[in-house]
Amino acid sequence: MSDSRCAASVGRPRAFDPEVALEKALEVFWRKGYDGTSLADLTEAMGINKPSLYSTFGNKDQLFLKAIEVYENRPCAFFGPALDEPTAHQVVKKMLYGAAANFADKSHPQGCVIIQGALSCSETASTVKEALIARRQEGEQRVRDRLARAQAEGDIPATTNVGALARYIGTVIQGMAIQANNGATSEELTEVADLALSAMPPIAQ
Amino acid sequence: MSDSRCAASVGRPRAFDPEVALEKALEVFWRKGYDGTSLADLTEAMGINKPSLYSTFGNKDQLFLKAIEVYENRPCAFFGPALDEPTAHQVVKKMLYGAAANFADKSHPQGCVIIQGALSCSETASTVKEALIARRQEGEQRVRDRLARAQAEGDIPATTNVGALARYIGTVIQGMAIQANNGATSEELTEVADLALSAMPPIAQ
DNA sequence: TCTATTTTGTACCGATTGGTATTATATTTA
DNA sequence: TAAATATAATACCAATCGGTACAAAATAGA
Repeated sequence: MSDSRCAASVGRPRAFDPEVALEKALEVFWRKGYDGTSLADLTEAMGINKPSLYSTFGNKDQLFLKAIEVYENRPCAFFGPALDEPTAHQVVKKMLYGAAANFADKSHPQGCVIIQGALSCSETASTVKEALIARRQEGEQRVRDRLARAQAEGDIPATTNVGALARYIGTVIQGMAIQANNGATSEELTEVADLALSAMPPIAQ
Repeated sequence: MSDSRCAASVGRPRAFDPEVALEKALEVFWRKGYDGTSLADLTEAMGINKPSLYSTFGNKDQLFLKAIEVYENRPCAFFGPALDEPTAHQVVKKMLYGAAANFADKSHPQGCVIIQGALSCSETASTVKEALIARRQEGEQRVRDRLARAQAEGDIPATTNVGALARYIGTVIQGMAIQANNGATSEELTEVADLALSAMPPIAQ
């Protein structure tokens, strides 16, 4: 019943911080992908040995899923906060600029682990692959819902196909992740974001 | 000196067609990525055994590189032919529509092996990863060169930043590959292409 | 101090990884 | 028919894969 990530009061105390170890695991999965990451890679980066990893996080699959949960809740995450902007244009602008700044940030691996963590992969990775597809589609759904709200608020024209627009925005963000992997800078990605923004419908009167 | 893929006149004749085997290998790499593909996957799909694979194609790396060469020269490849269109608008339109039709085509794996074959990967795959990055950048360069020509021909305004525009088009195409992996249909991708096209600069007078 | 409890480190598990040595087989040339 | 040549199939290699059994070590409570 108790959370496996919560240290017990009795018994030998845990010698590592699960939160820190999880961030280290995320860094490896982000850079190498699920298939490209071995348990040896993980234990070395996390500074723990395999039995500690398994008793604390389950197995490789579960560790990956917990790591991407950390990814989505990072303080520098840009996706969720962008949806809170007051207008559709501001939402999309903040989202694309956020992707441009974040994906090319050299303080962590380039791109986005949700997009590139298990794209083309082995059958072993199919569980996490499906999980990542679901997350991407959920993200797109949230954009679509936000655009529909903007449409109801008269923020974008009633004639706009919000499903197609949300998919387009998702496409650009996903492409920007590849670009970041190609070595594109934040400045270059911001230029891409500006061009992408020019496809937005005019502000409804 | 002789091409390893060319059967010799003397000795036991080869029992398989290297071209067909290469297409089978491509199919596997395309679907599973470099890291996710094992030699067992390859030999099973290609219908040959490991010594035949190694004597004919070198090793896993070289087989992958030969497979993506096949990919780029397929009859249904859309990238190169699109560049031959007479105007910049037609070039970009044919390219984006081609990606929409091709990436979601169910007669082969979804997306693009150049984009997703070795994105986040192990150190073992770093050679092919770098090769794929180079191919993507080369593709973008070809688009940039074509747009610069169009600009010289008065096809798009002199004020247009062709570097940024080429990068934007590359970004959309790369994003469409992810979308196809998400399960997007050709129709949905065509809607994305139409929105992307609206970012094109007006035709210069 | 003794016991119960939990985590640690090491050593190990069978299966699979990419790659190869070796032998049998099928062909052309002499 | 005999030799030369090249491919096929099998069996094998060390290394690594994800995962675990087990015993030593470190704590809390009695």
